[in-house]
Amino acid sequence: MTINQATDYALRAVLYLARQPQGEVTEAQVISEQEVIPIRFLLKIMPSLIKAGIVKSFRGVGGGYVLAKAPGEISFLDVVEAVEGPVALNRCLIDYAFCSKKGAPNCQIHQALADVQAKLKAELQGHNFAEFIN
Amino acid sequence: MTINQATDYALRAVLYLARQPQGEVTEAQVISEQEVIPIRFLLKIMPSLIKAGIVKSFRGVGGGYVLAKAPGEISFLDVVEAVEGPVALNRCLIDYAFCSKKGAPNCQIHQALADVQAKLKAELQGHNFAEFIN
DNA sequence: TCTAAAGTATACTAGATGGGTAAACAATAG
DNA sequence: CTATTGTTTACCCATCTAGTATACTTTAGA
Repeated sequence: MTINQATDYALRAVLYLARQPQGEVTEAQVISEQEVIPIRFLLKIMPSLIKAGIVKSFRGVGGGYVLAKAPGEISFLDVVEAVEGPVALNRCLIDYAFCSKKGAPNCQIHQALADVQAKLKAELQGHNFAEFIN
Repeated sequence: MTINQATDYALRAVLYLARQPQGEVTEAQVISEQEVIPIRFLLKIMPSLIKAGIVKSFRGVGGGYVLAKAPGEISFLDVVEAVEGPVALNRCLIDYAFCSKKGAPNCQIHQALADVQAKLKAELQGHNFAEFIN
């Protein structure tokens, strides 16, 4: 039921970038030190944020990362799903094949969990990174 | 971010018991067959529901399980926490010691996750097993 | 054009968790 | 007493977690 460590680090990395002057490129080393994230691990996580369109990167001397959108347009859900894939409270909610009852006609547990999951996603979507800036 | 298989089975087992005539003892074998749960695994999960006061058991000939409370008094949260322990979106929300920043003064990620977690728990508590009966 | 400084890709690993099985035990109805 | 039912403990293997290592690519600037 918990987000993993990589996601926790990703949220902190995005928040750190959101706090920098707009357009300023920050290198991995700095994020790593400020947010206390093992640099190798951080460097492995960043590409998933890039693929999701949350950050942009620049290579070579003077390279680093910048947000690809305004902080207000990046939700917690965006970051969580970028790192972990789709939020699913139960494997069945991704594919009935995972269910030992094969989603037997209207499994009511399934329906209730789908409801809770929708609320959870809405909550995660309700938090964006603008809310943390001054 | 997902509940585990044991919890899924537990929810189905409790639902099955909730649908039986009040006070009727159902043996593990029957729950296992009807809900398509490996019996050995089910037998291992049930004690956690007993410790949580959700079901009662009877040993020996004619033994089995019964709900220990009315279905309306058992929430999804009760079952989830009985099997998995406290719901926590992030390890830091259980203990700051897990945080690489040691919960550095008012980590805002922490605060936002705590908010989402509270909403999630409320949603899980909002579903009980009476809603599925007739 | 060379080089040092950045990020990228891929592979590896120790330990924990997940999902289950097995075996020996304890209680109880008849 | 015995067959039937749940309990406890131990074990197992595959996958995931969190992280490290190595080799590579890109690029600014001397």
